[in-house]
Amino acid sequence: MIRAKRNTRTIVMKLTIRPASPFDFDLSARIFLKGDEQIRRYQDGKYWQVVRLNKDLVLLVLAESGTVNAPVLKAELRSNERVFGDYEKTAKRMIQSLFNLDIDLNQFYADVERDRILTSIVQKLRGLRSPATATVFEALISSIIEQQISLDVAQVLEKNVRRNFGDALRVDDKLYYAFPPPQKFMSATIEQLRSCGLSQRKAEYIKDVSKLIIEGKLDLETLKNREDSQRIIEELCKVRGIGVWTAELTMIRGMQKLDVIPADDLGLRRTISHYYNNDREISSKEVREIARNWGKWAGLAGFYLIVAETSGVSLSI
DNA sequence: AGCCAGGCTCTCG
DNA sequence: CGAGAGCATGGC
Repeated sequence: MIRAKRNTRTIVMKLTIRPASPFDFDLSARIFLKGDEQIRRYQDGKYWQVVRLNKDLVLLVLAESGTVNAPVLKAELRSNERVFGDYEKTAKRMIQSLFNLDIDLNQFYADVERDRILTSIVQKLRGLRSPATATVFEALISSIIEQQISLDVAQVLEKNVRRNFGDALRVDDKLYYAFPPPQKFMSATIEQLRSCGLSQRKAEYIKDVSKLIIEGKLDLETLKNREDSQRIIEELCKVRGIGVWTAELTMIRGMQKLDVIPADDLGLRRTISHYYNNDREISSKEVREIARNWGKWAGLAGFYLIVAETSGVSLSI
């Protein structure tokens, strides 16, 4: 038996990022406290995940060294590759998009001021930024996996998918898994996908979507550059397996489209009924009514509300 | 045990 | 058309 090569020398590249204020890194990364060590996790002030930069897999490690009002992010790119390419620019862009660092939060807070409930919440979560996936594709596939099932189940299935199909990166004698590219899903068999726990249907959706992408019939990164969110939703919904909910989730998590609010989402509906309707159930239509007041910030507002509820923020207006 | 969980498609009537 | 079945698996 051949033992895998150990103690490969780790190459480290350091970067400093100065995000726009305000940015509360700890608050924003806290969602990943329970994340998988081999996938994406926040622990002891450090956030890490694998990213693909110029085709190479690199472990990205982030830590805060500033304050909410004068944020400074220290980033490390760790790899076992012999030579590092010119990653600085792409890495910075990647980090910006992973935490939506270019969003003008002060503008957001100002624009929702007339909503007393939301204003009370944003004051308590000042500097919170919503996380995003490294690629639109990852957001799309994750959203398809999450259709209908509970988040607990979805987490298990996503982990299976990554472990079975994602490329592994070994750094500092630890393994990390990247999200599998479309090619991997396209060439996988339905049985292999089903063995991750996916239903026959979802296995087909994922294979089909990946095939469309490889064939150039679906270009997610180009769609992302479009301005009109409603048009993007329409385009995505043409694909089998993608409904409005999946399109919206993909956009908010993978396209930085923070105007989009997944009003059909069960969890979000519960959250909004909690803060805006005394816990009495409301329809997705009513959610959209309420969200209209938040204008182009609807999705970000929804995110703030969910974080507020899960972290037990109560209103004090 | 059985039902529900951050939907979507396909099939009936 | 609209309503309803079926789907996968983990948790309660």
